Amino acid sequence: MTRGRRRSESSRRAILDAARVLLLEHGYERLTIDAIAAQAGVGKQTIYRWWGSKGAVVADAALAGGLVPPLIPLPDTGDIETDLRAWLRAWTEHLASGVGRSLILALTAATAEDRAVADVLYERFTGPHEQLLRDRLDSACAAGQLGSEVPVPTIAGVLIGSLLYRVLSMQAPPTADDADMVVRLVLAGAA
Amino acid sequence: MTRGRRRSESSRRAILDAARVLLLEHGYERLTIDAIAAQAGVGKQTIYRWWGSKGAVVADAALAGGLVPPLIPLPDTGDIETDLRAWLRAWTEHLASGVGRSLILALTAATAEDRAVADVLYERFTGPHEQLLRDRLDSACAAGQLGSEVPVPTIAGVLIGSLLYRVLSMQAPPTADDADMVVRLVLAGAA
DNA sequence: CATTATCGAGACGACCGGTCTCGATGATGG
DNA sequence: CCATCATCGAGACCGGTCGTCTCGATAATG
Repeated sequence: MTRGRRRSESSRRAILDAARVLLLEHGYERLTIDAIAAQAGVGKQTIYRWWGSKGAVVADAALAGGLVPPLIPLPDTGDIETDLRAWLRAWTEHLASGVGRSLILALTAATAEDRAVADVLYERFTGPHEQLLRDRLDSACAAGQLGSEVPVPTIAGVLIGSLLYRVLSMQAPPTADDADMVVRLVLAGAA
Repeated sequence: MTRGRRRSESSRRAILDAARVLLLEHGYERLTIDAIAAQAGVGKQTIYRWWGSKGAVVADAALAGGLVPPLIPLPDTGDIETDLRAWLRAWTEHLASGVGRSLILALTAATAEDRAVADVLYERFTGPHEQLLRDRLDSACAAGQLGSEVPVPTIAGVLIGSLLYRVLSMQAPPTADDADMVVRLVLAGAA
């Protein structure tokens, strides 16, 4: 079918791995394409042949590159408060670590700087997490654990936003107690 | 007392004004020191003599440079719901405009990229707004309009976070209805 | 008037993003 | 087995930016 050499899978992985490592090591602004190419043992053209910009590489590295922003599970035990608490606690724990914090900061910088990158990240990262939350909230709604007059999107946005603010304010990282209080506040309002 | 020429106040203002204008015009990442110097009719050294980095100029421009992130007032009518609604509505209106959005995105990018800038911005921008919110919530607490079991810092963080997330998610900008729902949700939980 | 610090202007080196070229490598079709 | 062709690693190259440095001019002090 297609003539010529095929795309090297090992180079692809090396590039994404290198980008991820260097991103966490030095942050988004200090990350350079040359450094990625050198670390990956790859020519720069090999990067630009498959990705359009530095932001695109970073976005892909953060997502396809591995589990670094781990898929925080949102269990369904039947009790919405227990489940939300577990989810938010797992997130706070992740964000309290240096790695999780660095990654979110890098992704936020990329989002705020580049609209195209922002769209990719929302589509493949933020969006899915928000959807996960909405689905669980919907099922809780159907189970009668939530008043039906409170819009699910608002609740999801408030939960995610409270996390985001704690990270971006760069003050003390969020704690498990904070997470519990946010859940209690939100669920009390939505009951 | 001090010998030699004094610092030019007009140059200082010109620099901050130029930085603010160019920031809103092109965004943080496209903002260049050369452009600021040219627009202000100023030598680059005059910028670097008084500010240490691009981030420092931007932070100062956004804050001391004028009222661009306007001091959103938080009235005290005695009814906390009315006041919070007014405050959050004013913010959503500001963030729905191109100018407000651009500015918050620029400040967020600067925050996520540079720790020193983040500290300045928290101290002089985010912190005061959060404190404003906390003070009003405290007074509502004292007036018996809020249950005392939900901590005020959590409420303030949730309110600010929900705004921040709406802006950073880069989807539809927040609306007045969203603001009202957030206030209702939070106050119902804190009552 | 001599001294001193800032001024506007711009040259300069270092660095980075992105493009281009090069010879080598590997996969396909004949 | 061989010609073709896309990708490979490597690196030269360009345009632009940051931050430093130098220059003569200007303003404020003693």
